[in-house]
Amino acid sequence: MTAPDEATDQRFPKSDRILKRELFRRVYDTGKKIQARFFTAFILPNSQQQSRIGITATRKTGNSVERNRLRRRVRELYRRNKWRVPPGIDIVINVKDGLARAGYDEIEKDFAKMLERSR
RNA sequence: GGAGUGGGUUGGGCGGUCGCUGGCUGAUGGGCAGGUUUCGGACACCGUAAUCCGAGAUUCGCCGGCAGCGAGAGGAAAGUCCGAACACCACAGGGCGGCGGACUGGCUAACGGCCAGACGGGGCGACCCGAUGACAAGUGCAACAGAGAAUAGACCAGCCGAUGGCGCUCGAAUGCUGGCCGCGGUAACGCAGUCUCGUGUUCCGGCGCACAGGUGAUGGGUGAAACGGUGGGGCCCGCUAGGGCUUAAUGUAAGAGCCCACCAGCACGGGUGGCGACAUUCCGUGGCUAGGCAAACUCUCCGUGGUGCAAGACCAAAUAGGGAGGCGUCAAGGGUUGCCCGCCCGAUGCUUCACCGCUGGAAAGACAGGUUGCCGGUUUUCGUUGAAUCGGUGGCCGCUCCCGGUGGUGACUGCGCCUCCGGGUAGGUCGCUCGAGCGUGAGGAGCAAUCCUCCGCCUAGAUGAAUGACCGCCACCGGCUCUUUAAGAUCUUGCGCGGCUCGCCGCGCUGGGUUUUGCCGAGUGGUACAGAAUUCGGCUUAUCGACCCACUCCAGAA
RNA sequence: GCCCGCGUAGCUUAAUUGGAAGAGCACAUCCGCGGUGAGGAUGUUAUGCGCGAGUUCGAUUCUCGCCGCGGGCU
Repeated sequence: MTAPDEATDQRFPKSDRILKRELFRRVYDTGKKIQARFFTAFILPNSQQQSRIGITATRKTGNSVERNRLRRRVRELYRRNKWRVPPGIDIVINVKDGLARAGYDEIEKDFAKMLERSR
């Protein structure tokens, strides 16, 4: 595992995201399900060069302010850890309740562990 | 100083790093089914305005990536409770129905909103609250309590004693019995008279009882609610009935809204004030009637088509299906479909559920059950067996529909491939943000809401949905911990003074402990409610706090 | 974005022209038994009808505003 490089690409354009219901369905139905401490991940290899991510927070997680905050934290997490993610996979993350109270370092460790288990 | 009332403002700040969304500008030439333009071609030939096909150029667009610039959540963005704009659909006109609104005047595009007022209620007050038309059109409702509850009502106590009843009694009439006596008759008996006699009936009068009855402006008590209060009712003539006088004076057994006057309240009419709701310490008339509830039905007046930007407009893939053309292929069958439903199969359905097994399939259509074994209950019997019946559970038989396979029969029709066309789905573009806009700018009208004129400003447009993450410094708040210092309260060691009931009390100084308040510094924690989704105007609800203005009550000082 | 329905005892639910709430299960106590289950009897368990206002003499019921839960359309 290489060390975090400041020059690494940390951008997050729309092509890095899953935006269509059809794509979400495909990942849910045929992807591999991984339970982590703060979220549930679904992973499916795609035919593209880059990887893509989709984030979901259900009504049960809280009101809209709460849901938006969780979505932003997960997005930030992905943006800073893109160098860890192997190219050519689609990830969908469903947020769990504990995420709102967890510190950023904990979540980052959890995300890395999830990637380890996925291969 | 304390307690409150009403209104307004604000919704942490600065900096750094890495990001997101859309806009503008620039450069780049990566992509393009677009536009423009050049050349060539099309139908037998020529020409070409248009059309189609192919090749190239341009950088006019679009997409992707790059750089720079400036922008990016709220007072409630929320709830979706009202009102509109806008869009589509429907629609001759009128009525009924349904739904909604309901004091007055104003504001507004409109409103169930706002402002000013009226009336009612609450608060000592500043102020607050009110769906606030009509129970004098009809229908209905009022538990429990209470005598009585909506054309009211006699339970207890009080009062009355007309009328009926009961008791006593004066008198009269009369029946019977008795006494006395007369006449007729032998007698039985008949007829008649009389009575301080007894007894009964009827009538008249008197007295009493209060059983029925009367009395509600005699009191009690019940309830949310029980129909106002005070005073007066004379004089004269007449036997009575009645008549006369005074503004009016009646009547009864007793009485009574039976009559009159006044007070209060109500209603109506007029005057006055107000645009009006309404007010009125003004005037007149009526004379106790007309209790409450319409967020009960209802009536009156007014308003009202429906759906919502996921509205709607445009572009438009794949697949299936529709239409047109071309090519290929067949004259025997094929395709679609109806009927018989014949045969195969056959249920978990007919008959509660689950599981297993078996079985061509499935559980939407349709249909009907029968028989038998076992268990339990009931009836019959004194009891058992038996019988009948009901329920549960299993077996066997039977029945039913659809799909499938196969057979018969009828109707209609060609089939396969290619190209094009139209509708239309996914998807995309528009709608989409400059508007009933904002301003703690100025002036004017108005008590105000608000309006007018001028000036200035441009302030999110996302769509699995941007406006963020992390760090540093500061600000504010609350509690805790440590620390510097000051003041107060309290406990206590020691010393001094004073008192005296002689071992306690009071005062002062000094030291220590506990605690409260303020201040300096440090650490720690917290900084609400909450996220645009077509756009506005309101309402309602959530909200850690901070600041400002006006006013009220209480206490104190001058 | 829009539109419906429902909140009653610990649980599942009734009741209404407005007059103060029943039932089943559960729970507790008792009877019975050597013990347990089944059965029988008694008790609503300090409930006030999701919350707050209003109308009314009186509200679970009528009206308004909130809160929570469930469902539907596109």
